[in-house]
Amino acid sequence: MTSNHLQAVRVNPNISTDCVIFGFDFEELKVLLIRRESPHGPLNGQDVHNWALPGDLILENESLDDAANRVLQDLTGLNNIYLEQFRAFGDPQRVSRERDRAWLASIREHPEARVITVAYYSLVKLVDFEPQPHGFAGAVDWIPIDEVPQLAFDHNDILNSALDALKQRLRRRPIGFELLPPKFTLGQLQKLYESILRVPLDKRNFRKKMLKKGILVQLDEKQRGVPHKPAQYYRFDQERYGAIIDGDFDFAPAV
Amino acid sequence: MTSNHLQAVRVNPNISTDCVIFGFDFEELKVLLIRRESPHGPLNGQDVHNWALPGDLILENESLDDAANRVLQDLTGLNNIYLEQFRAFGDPQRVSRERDRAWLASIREHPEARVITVAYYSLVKLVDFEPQPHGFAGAVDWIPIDEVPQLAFDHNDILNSALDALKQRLRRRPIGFELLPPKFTLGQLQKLYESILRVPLDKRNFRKKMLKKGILVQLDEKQRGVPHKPAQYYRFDQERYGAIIDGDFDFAPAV
DNA sequence: AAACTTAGTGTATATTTGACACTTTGACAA
DNA sequence: TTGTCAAAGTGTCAAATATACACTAAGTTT
Repeated sequence: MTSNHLQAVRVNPNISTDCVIFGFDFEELKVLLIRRESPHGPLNGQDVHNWALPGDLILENESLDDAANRVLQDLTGLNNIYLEQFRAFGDPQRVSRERDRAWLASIREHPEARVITVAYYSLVKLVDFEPQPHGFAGAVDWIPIDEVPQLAFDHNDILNSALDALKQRLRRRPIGFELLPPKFTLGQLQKLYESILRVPLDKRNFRKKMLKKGILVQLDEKQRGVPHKPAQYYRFDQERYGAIIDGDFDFAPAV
Repeated sequence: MTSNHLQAVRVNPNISTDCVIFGFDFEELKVLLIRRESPHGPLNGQDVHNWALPGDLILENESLDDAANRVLQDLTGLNNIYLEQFRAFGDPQRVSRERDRAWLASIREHPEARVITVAYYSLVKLVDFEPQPHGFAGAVDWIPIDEVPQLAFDHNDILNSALDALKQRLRRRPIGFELLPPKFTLGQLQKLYESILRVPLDKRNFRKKMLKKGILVQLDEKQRGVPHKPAQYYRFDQERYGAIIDGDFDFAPAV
């Protein structure tokens, strides 16, 4: 009973992390989901209910941040992503609904253990990541947030909470340049804001506001091959961005 | 090894909650700390290092929110406080510094266990609460935030993080009327804002802004016995407050 | 009665917000 | 080659908000 510290690589049966990875392809906002699968193949029956956020138990010797990154990589292949913790979920019943039990029984040493989870979110440029299923993830896919099915455990709650957190962040900080491609148009940037905040924004006001921040640099390049007037490309100005990031960016949407 | 679900009241050795309770007495901002003590009396030696946030392990069958409330009550007697979760702390070494070990050894069944903590904060009208030490709390005290000593574990980090969270919240929402006495003056309210945001505010602009929100109601009563012009008392208008709370309150300080 | 302390009040200027419509550019189809 | 389509790009005005700023009022104390 006192063997808690014996092994270096040992899972903690009571603590997990879950990752809500938002992806944006300049069309719509999507979220990265996995289809869970037991070691013996797909779960029988209602496959439709077997989508989940990528997440798993933490190891005894790793930090929560490290755990989130490791789990994400182990299940989807994505790595080197900045993950931001936003909340812990700890309802005592959160992993004991009937439909989740079979799966836990097939992969966990202590399937009946109480598990709290620490949730993280991130926003990535979707095009960069071709997720590959690993581990108990039978499939990995980008799902438009409007088409997310019922998920495992309390993962729908976690997803909604993550959306709120992302909105909050977008209002206070410019989306980190790490999260956008090296060049992008103002129209694309506006679409990103619109799909996260879920409000239409006025084009002229949006541009005025963004350009005044002084964190965008106009490039010498324009879009090519688009069937309409090609847009100017911009990039983030890393230095100015750094100067602004701790202040209040305060993007209040001008509808 | 599979006895995880046997007992109804059983602590989970890996998960704790910590509470950062801010109190305001219209003079300055304080935080509620306990002095930890082993069952055999005060810890020997450096009492000065034995202040901590109230916190303890959760029970297997209680939610995180319930745990935070229970722990707070068990250690300080405070109950019925709205606690807001703001972050989990999970550094693998966070409870294994030398100076923390003796104490853990004296109170925990598994003193060497990895512990992550889920942290909560709240702001209360200090005058309402006469905290009483219970359990392993040898003393409970309101300490001005500028005079907080080195605390146990990573509690200084947690406190700083809570201060940030409180600031953030104050900028977006009016401080809940639950947290203020039934009547207060605008000067007192301004002091509250100033001590949380840590900036001086312009009196006229502050009043203009607050009154325009329409959530304050002027009472028929004035201060009495103060050695200067007595101030008007106000109260919160609960209905209007409810209407505003989900929107953006957006208090940007007018310095 | 004088001194002290905080309450309470208004205006002018600068900045920000938000509403709003037409022209430009290139690709593609007829 | 010409026309059509789709998104890019651009400016102004009015309203609301933010900010700076200084004196009088009302009680208590000495």
